[in-house]
Amino acid sequence: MANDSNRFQAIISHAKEYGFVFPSSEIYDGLQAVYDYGQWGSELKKNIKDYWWDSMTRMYENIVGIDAAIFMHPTTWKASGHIDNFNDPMIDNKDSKKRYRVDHLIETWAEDKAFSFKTKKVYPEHLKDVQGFMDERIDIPNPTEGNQPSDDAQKAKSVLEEMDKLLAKDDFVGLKKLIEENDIRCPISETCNWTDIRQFNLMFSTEFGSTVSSEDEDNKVYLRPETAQGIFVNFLNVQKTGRMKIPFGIAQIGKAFRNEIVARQFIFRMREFEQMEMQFFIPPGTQKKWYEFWKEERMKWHLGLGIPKENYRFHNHVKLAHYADAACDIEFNFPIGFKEVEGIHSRTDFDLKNHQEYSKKKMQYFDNDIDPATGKPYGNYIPYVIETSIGLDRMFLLVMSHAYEEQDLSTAEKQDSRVVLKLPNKLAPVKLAVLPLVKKDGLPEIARKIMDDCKSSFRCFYEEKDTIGKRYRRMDAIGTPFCVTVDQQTKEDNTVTIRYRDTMQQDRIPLSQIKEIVSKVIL
RNA sequence: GCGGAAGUAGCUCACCUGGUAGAGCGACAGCUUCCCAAGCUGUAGGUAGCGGGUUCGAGUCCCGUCUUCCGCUCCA
Repeated sequence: MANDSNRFQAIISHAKEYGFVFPSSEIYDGLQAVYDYGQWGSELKKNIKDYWWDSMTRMYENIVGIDAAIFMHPTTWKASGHIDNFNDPMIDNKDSKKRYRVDHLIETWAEDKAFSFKTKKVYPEHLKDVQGFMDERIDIPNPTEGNQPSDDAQKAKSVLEEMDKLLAKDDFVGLKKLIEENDIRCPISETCNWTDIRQFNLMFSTEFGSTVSSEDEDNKVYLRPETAQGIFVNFLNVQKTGRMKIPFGIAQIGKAFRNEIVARQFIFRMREFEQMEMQFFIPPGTQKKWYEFWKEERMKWHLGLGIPKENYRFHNHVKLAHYADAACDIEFNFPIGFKEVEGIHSRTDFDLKNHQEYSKKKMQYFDNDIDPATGKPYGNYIPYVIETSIGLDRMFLLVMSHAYEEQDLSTAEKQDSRVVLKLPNKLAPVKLAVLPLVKKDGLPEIARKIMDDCKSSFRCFYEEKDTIGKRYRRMDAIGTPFCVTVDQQTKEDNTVTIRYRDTMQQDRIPLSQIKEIVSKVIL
C-alpha cells in the first residue's frame, strides 16, 4: 500500500515534470482540484478522445456525435432531478464529525418516532406500512376508539410539516432551531452539538444576463454537472434531422462541473472535468439486452488498448441513482486501488419522460417496425436509454498509471535506470523522434528531411542536443514509441537505426521505410 | 471538517545550538562523443510560500495565513 502511494506520487511528479499535467493557476498557489494539461498531456488527452470518438461514431453506424453547449436552460436541471437531488442543506455534528443531509436527519428521527408509535400498538389498521406512511406523509386519521395515535407520531408529523415549510423557504436558521428544539441527536455521538446548516451545491452556477426569464431570481444558469442532458434535449433534433431509427446512439465529449465536497487525488476527482458519453436509445423492454451489450462493448474498447484484463473489473451498483434501473462501473486497478473509470447505466425513460413533462414537447418516437408478436407496428413510445459514460481525465490517469514504469538497468559495471511510459502507440503524444547522432557532417540536414517527410502524417520530434543516450531516455519519459537515428552510414546507404521504446532494441532500416513502419502501428 | 507532516534555485535536498544562502541533477552556450542517463568548460537561476512579531541581526525562534502531502471523515 505504501508502495502504491509512492507510485502514485511518482506518477504525479512525472506528469508535472514532463509537461503532462500542471496544477491550475500554480503561480497563485493553485486552485483546489483543478488541473491544466500541458504540452504532452494535451496531446495524450486528445488521442484518447479520438480513440473514443472514432470508435463510437465510426465503428457503430447507428451512432452520431453532437457538441452541445455547457450552458443549458435552467429547467433542464429541474427535469433531470439535479436540483432536487443535489442541492441539499447539510449539517455537521461537532462531536462525531458526521455530516448529514438535514432532511435525512429529520426524516430518520421522525421515522423512529413513528416506529415507537407502531410498537405501542396504536397503529391504524389501514396504514399497513410505516415506511409508506412516512413517505406518503399521510394524514393521521382522527383518533377513534382503541386506535389512538401516540403523541410521538403526532409530533413526527408536525415536525416534518414544519421541515417542508422551512426547506421551501431555505430557512436554515429555522431548520437548525427545529432540530435543536426537538432534541434531534446525531445517531453516532448522540449529542445535539451541531454546526450551522450550510448549503452544498453540487452544481456551479453563474449569471446569465437578464433575459433568460422575467422572474427576478431566474437569471441564474448552471454549468452542466453532466453532459448527458445536452444529448437528451437534442434527442428529437438528431433523430429527425439525421433520420435515425431506433436503436441509435448519440455521442458527446465535453466538460462538466461539480462542486465536490472533498476533491483530492489528483485528476481523479476534479471540479472541472471532461466526460465522454454516449446515450443509446432503445425500445422499452429491451433494456436488459442492450445494457449487457454495452457492458461488453465498452470492455472491449478498454482491452483494445492492450491493457491486460486483470486490471479491470465490473462493479454492479446495488443502490441505484434516481434515474437508473440497472447500473455498473468499469473499475480499473489504479495505484490508489480499484476505482471507477466508466459507468454503464440503464436510465430507463426517466430523462426523456421528464423533459417531455417539463417542456410540454413530445419526446416520442414513432416506430414503424413490425412487432412479430402482433404483426403491427410498435407505434409511439418514449425510448429507453442505455448510457455509457467515461471520465476522460480518469482515462488519462488510467493510461498514465498503466504506462509508468521505473526500470533498473544496472549491470555489474554500471548502475543505470530509466523511467519509461509504455503508452499504447496510438495514444503516445509523440510517435517518432528524429535524432542526428551528432550535429555536424550533414547529419542534421538528413534528419530534417525525415522530419519533413513524416510530420504531416504523425507527430514527430527533432532533437540534436546531448548524447544519443540522453535523448533516448528523454523520449522514453514521454512515451515516444520510436526513435530513428541518423549516422555516417546513413550518408552511404540511406539506412537509419530505429530504436524501440519498450525493448530498447535497435534495427537498421532503410530511410524510405520509416513512415510506413510508424504509420502501421499507430492506426 | 478533524489530526499529523511539510513548504529554501526547474527537480531532490543541505545550512547542526539565529549573523544577510550552498550542492547534485536539470537548463542554456560551447567542446568532446558514431548509438542508450551522471566526460570537459562556461553561464544563468533563489531574498528561503505569504504576512506579522521578537532581536543589533531570522531561512534558522514565536504567532497568523495560504498551499501540498499522509491518515480519518464526508460525498458519489
